[in-house]
Amino acid sequence: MKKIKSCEETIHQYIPEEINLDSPKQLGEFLFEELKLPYKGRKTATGQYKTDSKALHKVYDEHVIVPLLIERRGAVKLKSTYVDGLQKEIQSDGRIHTTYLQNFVNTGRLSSRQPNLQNIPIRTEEGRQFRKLFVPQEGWTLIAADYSQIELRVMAHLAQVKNLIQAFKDDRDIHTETAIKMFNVEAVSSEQRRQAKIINFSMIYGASPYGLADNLKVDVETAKIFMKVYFDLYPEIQDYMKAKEEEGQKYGFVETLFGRKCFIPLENERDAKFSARVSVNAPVQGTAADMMRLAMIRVDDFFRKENLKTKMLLQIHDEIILETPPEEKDFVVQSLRKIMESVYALNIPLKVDIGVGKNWDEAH
DNA sequence: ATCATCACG
DNA sequence: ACGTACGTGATGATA
Repeated sequence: MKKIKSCEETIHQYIPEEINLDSPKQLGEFLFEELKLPYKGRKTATGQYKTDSKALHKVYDEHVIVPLLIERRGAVKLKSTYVDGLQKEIQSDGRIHTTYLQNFVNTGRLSSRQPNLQNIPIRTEEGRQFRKLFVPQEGWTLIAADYSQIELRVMAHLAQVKNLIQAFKDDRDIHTETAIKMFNVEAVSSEQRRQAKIINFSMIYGASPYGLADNLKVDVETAKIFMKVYFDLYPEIQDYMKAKEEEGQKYGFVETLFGRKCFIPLENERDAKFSARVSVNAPVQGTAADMMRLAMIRVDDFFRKENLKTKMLLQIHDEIILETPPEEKDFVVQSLRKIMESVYALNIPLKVDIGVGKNWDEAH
């Protein structure tokens, strides 16, 4: 990674070599005390200046090195975690084998470690290149099958949200649909869709007007208005949130659609509001996790019954990655969609997007 | 061992 | 008065 070196050359014209750029403490003190960049916002829990990406973007134009520090951070992350980190994990069979913990996450999701293969980069073009390194065995094809908007569908089902259910039945773009109705327009701008998307996700997490304001980068009053309009559009979500908050508080757990209990942290950690958010989110995340587990079992049963060589390789919460030999490809793709979409009948259709390719990036 | 940061759904 | 989204794991620095 030449990028790291070239960033550092310029950075060190302004920051002495003795400062460790990997030390947030040293970097923060130099930026905000020596260079006297204006510091806005809160410090960390231990009283240090924050130097994370968000904090650096606040002073982006204050000094030529700031953009370079951000760029260097990104490159260092990719190198340490994904270039060097994953290289160490290659086994003698030429593959990387993760460990899935099946009974660790409260909501019922799997967790992946040593190494974590559920956080391979995708959001930046540069990071995404790593996905090209994940390939099937010689001559085979990689398949990626992911549930489209599964958590929002589950929420619409659990809360029986009339307008959401209809939109999913009509196979509409759900964020655009939300924006059309919230902003009362016929054509939605990309900014309006982006905002609607953030609001939809925020609801799954049980966000407060404050959290929403922070995310949308609007003031709290505006966020409150957004929430009111949202709840007018999807009133059942508000009722659902209230019901789950009370349930979690009363029993100490909430349940997924299949009756699996998710325990709510009541005493200790953080505050009552945190418990309330978990009570709202856990049935949604947990039901989606249950459905994915069930789907994986059905897929495995199917492969055995049909004597197929196709193998499941990875699960990333709402997605599975498989490798398939050429003679099985079409049959598997067609069958996968059927199995996954019919795994459990909600009041809403399930939608599965499937891609194929010679590597993980292409299959997406 | 904990913190700060950042990668993912 | 305060702080503010859910669920994770890996890394390097620091204590």
